[in-house]
Amino acid sequence: MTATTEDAATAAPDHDRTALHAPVVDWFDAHARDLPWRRPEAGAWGVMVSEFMLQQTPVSRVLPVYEQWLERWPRPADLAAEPSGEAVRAWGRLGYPRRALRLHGAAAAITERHGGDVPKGHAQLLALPGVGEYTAAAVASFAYGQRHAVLDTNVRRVFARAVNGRQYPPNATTAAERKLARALVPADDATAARWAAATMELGALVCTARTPDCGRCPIADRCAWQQAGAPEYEGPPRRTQTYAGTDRQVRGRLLAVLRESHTPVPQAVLDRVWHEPVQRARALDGLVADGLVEPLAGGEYRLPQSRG
DNA sequence: GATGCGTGGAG
DNA sequence: TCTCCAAGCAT
Repeated sequence: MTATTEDAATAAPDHDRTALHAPVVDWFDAHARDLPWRRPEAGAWGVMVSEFMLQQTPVSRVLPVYEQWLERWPRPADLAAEPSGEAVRAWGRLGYPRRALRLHGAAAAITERHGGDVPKGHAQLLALPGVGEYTAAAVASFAYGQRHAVLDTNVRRVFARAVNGRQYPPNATTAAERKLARALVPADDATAARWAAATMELGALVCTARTPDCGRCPIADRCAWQQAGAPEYEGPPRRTQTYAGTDRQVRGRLLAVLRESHTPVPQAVLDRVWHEPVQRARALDGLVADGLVEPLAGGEYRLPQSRG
């Protein structure tokens, strides 16, 4: 890395590195949403479930599914005892149903390897299916109050603006962003965990992607992007994902039929969801390959029955 | 590092 | 209508 962002982060005097902490954390104390996974009774499992569901999915859509999920499966072992297809069914229309399969797999691993308790170690968390860098740090921080750099899309955007003076962060997370995030983590565990939640919340509620509400931002007076006159993003266009006509749409339709049915579904029924046979077959094969669908003898299909 | 992976709300 | 985007992960 040649450049300036890293050096700026590491070379900054201590009062600069910590200057954002108090206003952001104080703002969080006053304006944080009362979300169920932030309550003490949620526990580490509640935090983990919420993190899986929130991967690429808005809070408003997660809320009802989260409540039902925790009521039905209050501990990892409860989920692990059920067929994986039940997790896929309960996932409903949250999207990216492979997350349901991975959460079921994580519950099984927690039950087998960790005595039924969500592990505390970042490395142990990272080893669970569906847990990447962000989710491991988030669970360790939110559930266990540990000191980690928690870098999600909200935090990346906040830092891009407040520190780097850009409207948006790069398309892919860079080493410079990770280094900056690490340099900005407060020294003590409790404040670090608070900072992680606060920077995410700021990005979600105020420093939003489309129309940031800078008038309500606790650090607007020291925001590099504001000070630079809020210049427009310049960089490679952020790829806009098409959906209509893709395999994703076909997979979604196929799985919707299977979720609704509690008996095996004949091929002929699945054939009605999409007119083009080659794409239809490819989508179904993909679902089977992903473990989201189980083929039966006689051309019938159902949600998977495996218990991990 | 680039892709594929769902779904629906907001502007 | 159409585009953007919403607490990423695995390959």
